[in-house]
Amino acid sequence: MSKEEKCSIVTDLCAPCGQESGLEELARRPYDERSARAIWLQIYDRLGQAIEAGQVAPGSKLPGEVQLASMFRVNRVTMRRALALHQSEGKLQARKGVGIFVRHRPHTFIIRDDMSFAESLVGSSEDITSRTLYLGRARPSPEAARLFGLADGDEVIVLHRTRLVNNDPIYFTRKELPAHRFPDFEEIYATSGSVSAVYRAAGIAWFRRAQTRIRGGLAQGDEADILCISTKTPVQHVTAVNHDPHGNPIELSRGCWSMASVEFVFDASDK
Amino acid sequence: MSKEEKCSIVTDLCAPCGQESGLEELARRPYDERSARAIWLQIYDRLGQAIEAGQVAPGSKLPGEVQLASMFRVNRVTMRRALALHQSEGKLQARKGVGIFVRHRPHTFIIRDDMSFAESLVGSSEDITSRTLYLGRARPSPEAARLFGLADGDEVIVLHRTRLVNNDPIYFTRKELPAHRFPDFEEIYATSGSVSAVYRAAGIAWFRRAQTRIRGGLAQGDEADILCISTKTPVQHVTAVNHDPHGNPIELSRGCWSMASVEFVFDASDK
DNA sequence: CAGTGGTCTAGACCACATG
DNA sequence: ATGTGGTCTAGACCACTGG
Repeated sequence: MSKEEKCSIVTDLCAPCGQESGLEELARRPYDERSARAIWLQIYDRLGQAIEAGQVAPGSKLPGEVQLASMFRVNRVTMRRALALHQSEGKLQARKGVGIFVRHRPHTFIIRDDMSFAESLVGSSEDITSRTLYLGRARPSPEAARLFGLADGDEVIVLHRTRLVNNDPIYFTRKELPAHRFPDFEEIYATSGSVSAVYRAAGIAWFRRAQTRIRGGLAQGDEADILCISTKTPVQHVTAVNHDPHGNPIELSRGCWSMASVEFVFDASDK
Repeated sequence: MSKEEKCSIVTDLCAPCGQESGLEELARRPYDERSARAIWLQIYDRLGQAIEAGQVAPGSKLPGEVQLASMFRVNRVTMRRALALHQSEGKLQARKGVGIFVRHRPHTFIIRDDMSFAESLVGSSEDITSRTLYLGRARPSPEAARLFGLADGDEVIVLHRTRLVNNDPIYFTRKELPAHRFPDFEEIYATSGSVSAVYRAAGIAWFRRAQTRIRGGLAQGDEADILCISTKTPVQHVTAVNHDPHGNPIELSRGCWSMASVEFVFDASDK
């Protein structure tokens, strides 16, 4: 659906060759030669304004790099620098062999520590879906073994999942849970699709976020693939620990966010 | 002091021209041509290993870009891509007209929400200093006016400050405080150098972090200058609100961290 | 002044996705 | 087969820093 929409816009851009695409006017403007600001940064500025102002439609495809370079009267390498910086900021996304696209909406999602992801987005008109990438049992990571106090041979439930907003993946997480506390995890998760439901089935009425750690970094290969961003794009790595009502840890979650699309908010709980 | 040390290392590197600098062995190794990994990424990998392993001393200056490019048998542009990525990650720092330096120590500092910066670093052997960049009174920012409930004409205390670890700036903050609650701010701060001291002098025995917001971004010009990083380097923007014991907001602080050098930890307070 | 990093160009080859 | 973005080269000029 969203892919078809992209395609239709592509034809819109390409069909009437003499058409004004909004970019062409920007490209024609002369550069400030005496400015200390490099040309590629001036191009970057104009592209950003065009995106913000909606002069280039979200989801639409930009002209090819060679054509853009010719429009802006610069070398392709110079053009690429401007484009690359916008990719780092999440406004553009290049797909090899296909083209460069204006990202859906560089929304920044406000994530509150005491809420689940879905709760944080209630009221927004976004279409939120989730996709399970992997579910199985395995030996725990060192941190999980320490956290859960597991002995040699104990296993953990491993769950890899992504969240998509308007079909754009913006977040994915790798969860580990002590297997002995959730004997029927696969079964219940398969029918409910919800980790909370598994908690309840295991007699855990509610849970509490005990610790959250946030660390910035650059997307590695697999992370970039899943989030549909280019490698070396800045991301936020979030590690979270959930406790059951008795204060026992039941979940270790390592998430990865596209940095451009999230803001984390922590309110003091005893407000 | 640290600058002098840098200079001495520079001469160390340059003095005996036939000397092995540790990098030369890495540079001689052949590239994996059939690998999908681009050459500039392979160079990036080797540089990273050399830095991590301490083969190139922290604070020392690398050979010039042209010399590096010739050592690694690639074009200067290719060499620059590898160097630029390490700058983004905070391992290297380029100074125009001077050279490229190995960053002091890409320590990541663990910042806990319920502690001040200095508290978070107790026990570490780092030399922590702070520098006041600006102190004055001004009209409040929109957010500060809303937070403090200020009327038209009310002023705020504005304090800009950086934190240095081993003389490396890693953090700076812009604070706003309601002026009417701290009539003697400048005076007390000048003698104590501490905001907490001003609080106490104003009858505020202790304060509480009421909200923290974290958002990633790329360093703008002034931020990059203060933190001694290149523009477009990833940073963390932190907005914090402090309350007095009665729950009244007394401080709005907007900080900027070099992303590579910090991890934020939030523990549930009612643990 | 010489050396440095920052910018820009013109051309080339490649792997990839699409029709 | 075509066009796309990703990579790489060889050369050039500039602004800045330091001695």
